[in-house]
Amino acid sequence: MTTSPAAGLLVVDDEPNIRDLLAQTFRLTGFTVRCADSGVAALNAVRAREPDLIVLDVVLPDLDGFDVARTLRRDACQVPVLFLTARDDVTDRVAGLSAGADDYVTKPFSLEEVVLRVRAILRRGAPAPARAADTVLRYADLELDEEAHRVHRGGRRVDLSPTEFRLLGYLLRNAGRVLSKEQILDRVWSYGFGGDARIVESYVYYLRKKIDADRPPLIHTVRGVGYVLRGTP
Amino acid sequence: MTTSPAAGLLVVDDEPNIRDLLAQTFRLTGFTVRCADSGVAALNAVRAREPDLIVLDVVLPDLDGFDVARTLRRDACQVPVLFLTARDDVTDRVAGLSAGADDYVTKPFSLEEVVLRVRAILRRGAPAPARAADTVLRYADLELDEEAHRVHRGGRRVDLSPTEFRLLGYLLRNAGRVLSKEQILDRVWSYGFGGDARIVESYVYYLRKKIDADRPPLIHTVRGVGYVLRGTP
DNA sequence: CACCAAGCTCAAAATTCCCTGAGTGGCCGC
DNA sequence: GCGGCCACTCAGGGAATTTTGAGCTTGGTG
Repeated sequence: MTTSPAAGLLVVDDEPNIRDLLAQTFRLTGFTVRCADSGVAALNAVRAREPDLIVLDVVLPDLDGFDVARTLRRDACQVPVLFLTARDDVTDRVAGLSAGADDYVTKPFSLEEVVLRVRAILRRGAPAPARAADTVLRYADLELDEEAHRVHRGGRRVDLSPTEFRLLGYLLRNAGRVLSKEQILDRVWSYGFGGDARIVESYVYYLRKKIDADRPPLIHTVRGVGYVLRGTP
Repeated sequence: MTTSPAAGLLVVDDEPNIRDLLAQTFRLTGFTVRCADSGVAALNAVRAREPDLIVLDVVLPDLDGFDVARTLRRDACQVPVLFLTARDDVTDRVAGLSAGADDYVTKPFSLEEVVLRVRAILRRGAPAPARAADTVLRYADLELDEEAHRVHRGGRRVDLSPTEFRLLGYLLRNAGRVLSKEQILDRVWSYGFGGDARIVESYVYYLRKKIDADRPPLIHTVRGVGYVLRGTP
């Protein structure tokens, strides 16, 4: 039972769609969220009240994301930053910055991915004992370690591709709850992914082969509704 | 026992039929409802008094549903939104989520379905302990878990198809009250369903076989009137 | 009682949905 | 560049579900 008083995030992006999507997602995940739509607004927001983490788009109308980060650091502000950046753009510059407490995610991202990164960063700051428990999701004899990015079923290692890993993580975090293919698509795949929901079927199939092959199955189909992870059919 | 003071909904749709249908349904379900027939009217209504949830049609005469949602979010209004959208448009989904939709239902929908979604969204905002109780409907030794989408009779698992599930849910939420076949049809099947009410007989038959087979029956026929779920004939 | 309406049962057609596997193209490492 | 893994697409077979229809039973009523 983590009793931390809900970490405060600041989401900075000038595209309202992305900003709202992130804010909404983080709120539902249990964070307290404030937003800003420009570099200056972000700096003001941080001065008004320092968040525990900033989700910061690199491309902003006034200052760019790096400027914002630099300014904060110059003011001896240590808030960790998660950058949002275009894939091809300036990966090396980000890589330089992200050596410290920071990290980055390339657009377009999936919500699972961003939430995972945010929680990873926040964990780093937390005391060691708080970690071990928090970083491993368990259900029956299934274990998924978010930090180590590893999965075991019945003690046996299972190798998953990134998408498979995100999918399993999402199922696991909602164990016992039936999730529709659309819900899964919206959460595990990148926003803006055009394909239809049948791809979820394919991935469920892959996961089953890797995880449910030789043991009592954990991933169940609820026909006409969606998929669940749970012990009994 | 939930003692919340009746959540307030705002229903936004320009088709009077649909709007009234929803408003009526939600009122009978125990919500407080206001309506709006355009995007501008919706925004005004929200400003006048913020509802706990908005049921928002995507297609509106002035602003579209996404615009409305975006505008609200820009004003730091976090009211959850349930979108009503046409089946086919795939891009709707992404746009809707980006605009901060919490969920969506495709037209034509059944009222059971919409009510279920609304309650699911409102639950999310509630503290965890309030959930477990709220998500399970009970009557005698019959249990229906909306979230896990499971049903037990006398501790024994029962598998139901989606329609059977909605039907039982409706009966259960109106336990002790006789429901006519027409009522059931209007509520459990999609509005606009052309077939006749005899299909309800078929489904009651299926349900009885699965639920009332080897125990004192709970589903009773009131000849010339309809069906009830209750302990005594 | 005899009739009719209402309800029940069940089979089978129609439809929808899911699983599977094969195929394509892209990316990364060698 | 080449080969292999990964992400994604697509479509067919098959299963579950929904719907229809037809015959049969039951209960109420005159």
